[in-house]
Amino acid sequence: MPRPPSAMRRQILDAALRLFAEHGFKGTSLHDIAVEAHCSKASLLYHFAGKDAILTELLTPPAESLTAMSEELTALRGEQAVEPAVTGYVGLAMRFHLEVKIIFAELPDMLGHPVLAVIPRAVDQLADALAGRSREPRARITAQMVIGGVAVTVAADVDADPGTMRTEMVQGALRTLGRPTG
Amino acid sequence: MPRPPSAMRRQILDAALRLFAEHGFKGTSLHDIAVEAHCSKASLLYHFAGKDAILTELLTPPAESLTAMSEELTALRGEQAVEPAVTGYVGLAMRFHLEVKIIFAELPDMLGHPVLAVIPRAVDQLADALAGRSREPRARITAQMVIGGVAVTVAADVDADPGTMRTEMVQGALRTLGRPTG
DNA sequence: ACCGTAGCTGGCCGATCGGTCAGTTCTGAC
DNA sequence: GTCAGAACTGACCGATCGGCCAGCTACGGT
Repeated sequence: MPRPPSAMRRQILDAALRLFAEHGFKGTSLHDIAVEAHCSKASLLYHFAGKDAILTELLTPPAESLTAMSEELTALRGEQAVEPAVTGYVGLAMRFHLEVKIIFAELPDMLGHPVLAVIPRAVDQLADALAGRSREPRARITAQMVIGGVAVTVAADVDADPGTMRTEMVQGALRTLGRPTG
Repeated sequence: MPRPPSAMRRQILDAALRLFAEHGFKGTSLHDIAVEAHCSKASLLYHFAGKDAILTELLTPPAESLTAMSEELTALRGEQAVEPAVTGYVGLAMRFHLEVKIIFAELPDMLGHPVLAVIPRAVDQLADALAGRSREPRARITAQMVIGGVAVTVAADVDADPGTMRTEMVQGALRTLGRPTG
């Protein structure tokens, strides 16, 4: 339930995004966010129902995008799904790379978080598409490697321009899946 | 400095390893460990200097193994280093998969932890070997993908027998690096 | 001039955490 | 039996955390 936007609200979200990505959710206190956002701790709780609500609002967009993408992929059959899955996933991971970092920084808790409850199913569908609808262990394992490899690479602070990163991750992923680019 | 072993000591370490892997370091309290290990919280602190000491003792073996492996890799030149790096890293990740899970569950903090201070350098050397000593962005990015992909795959609870996982991860990693197996 | 309300704050609360300590129980050496 | 020390524990402490509340300030409508 986002309230009408305000300058301070955006400021808080920006500060929280930076701090969560750097120190994790549990590793960031409301005090830390307040200092970074140049306001009081009580002001945070005026704009947001609680610490968790801040996280929820930050992670809702990537969660919804992931769900939407994985739903679209279900329309594609067999190996036709592989390339769209790779490019779509890489794009998503790059667009929300800070959010990915937050999720990966505290995976166990995040997967238990309501707003991310959709992730296991979405990731399953994504893995299914990456595996070209194959149920063989080999395909499932390589799909998992691609999902993890892209996420970690995006979360790590690699000094390379976004264009190169995107291209190389897409090609690398396709190689991993055994579908080298001509 | 590990004291002489005792039954309770091992019991505590086992309990802590399970709980840290499942809920993360910060997500596990001394109380939780005490319950799991069937002893009092005070007893934990009799056997260990503190919560951190438990973590240190759990992560020292994998840290030392990683350091040793990356040191050995420095002796290999150019592309000769790639395959040993892959098989070595996959083996290490599988052997210490619970510890990998702990580290990845709270990456930011863990990298700041003294016992894991060796990791950035070791990972750098590993990436260097995986990249076949190349400094091109493409090679560095794919190396990063392999490191992340293997770690995440190993940390995730994939239902596949260890032999298959090892084989497929090694082959998948080699494909990612553009070195398909015959 | 008055008022309602949105925005914001300092101060406080209960819960939980890691850690300490005095004291008890167990056990093997003599 | 006695005693020393290892093993273990319940009770407690200070710090930190997320969250709550009474109240202050600024401002637009009437």
